[in-house]
Amino acid sequence: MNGDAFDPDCPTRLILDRIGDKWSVLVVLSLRNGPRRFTELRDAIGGVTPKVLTQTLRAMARDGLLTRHVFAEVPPRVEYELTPLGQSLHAPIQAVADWAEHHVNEVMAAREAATG
Amino acid sequence: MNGDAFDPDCPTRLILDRIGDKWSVLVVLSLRNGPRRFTELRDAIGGVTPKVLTQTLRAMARDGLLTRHVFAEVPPRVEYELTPLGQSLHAPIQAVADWAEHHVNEVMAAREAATG
DNA sequence: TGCCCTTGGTACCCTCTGGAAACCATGATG
DNA sequence: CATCATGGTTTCCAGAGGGTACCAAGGGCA
Repeated sequence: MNGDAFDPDCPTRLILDRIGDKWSVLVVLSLRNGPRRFTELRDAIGGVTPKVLTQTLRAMARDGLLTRHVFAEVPPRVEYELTPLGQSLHAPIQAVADWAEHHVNEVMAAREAATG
Repeated sequence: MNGDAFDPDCPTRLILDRIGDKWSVLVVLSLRNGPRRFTELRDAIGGVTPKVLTQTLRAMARDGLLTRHVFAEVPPRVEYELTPLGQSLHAPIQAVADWAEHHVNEVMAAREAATG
């Protein structure tokens, strides 16, 4: 029994809060095939604002999930890339994303049945 | 290529937003072994307030992930139970929770290294 | 006949984050 | 000298998250 995650003071909960964030999930999926620049990420992840994307990337870098590499060029270039730790997170996250894709119809049907 | 999840108007994103919520994750894990009452859930999931738990359970019921069964008793009794759809979500969520447990040390180390 | 107990929530309030839009520094380029 | 592109930052605002107090409906008990 791994009830650890239910203790609000347990580190596992902190991690769950972080990686449970929808933007973090989408960043991991966006970077699964290699490094990307800030603007590429912003364009790839529809609906994210630069402020929130910056916050998300900074937090993920702080947690060792990705690296931030700044090139001394003009115009500036910054590349984000998953660390091995971040890459190891891809499989579980992909499993959740796959679930969402496969069951979206059922969920939407239930939602509409409840609403209407 | 399953880039669907990156379109903000894609239903998959809506689902991802819902099940990505940390309380939903913990509710699924709490109910994986059978039905539970409101108070049991509130006590099992440390730190959740009744308001937020109610919101979460109502939304999950609306999405067909769990059922809400009210017994006409006094004091009132309400049982929440995962539907088959909700149970199918357990495996992917458990994978993420397992990842968190296995890598919490690495993340905490990275976080402290960045802070200090 | 009151009084308290339990459960499953609501109501109220307040903070704090998520998001929208505007702005900025740099230097190459026309 | 104006323009353009990048990778953000700043400001402001609404709405969600969260804390605390309270409520309704009986049953048991004194």
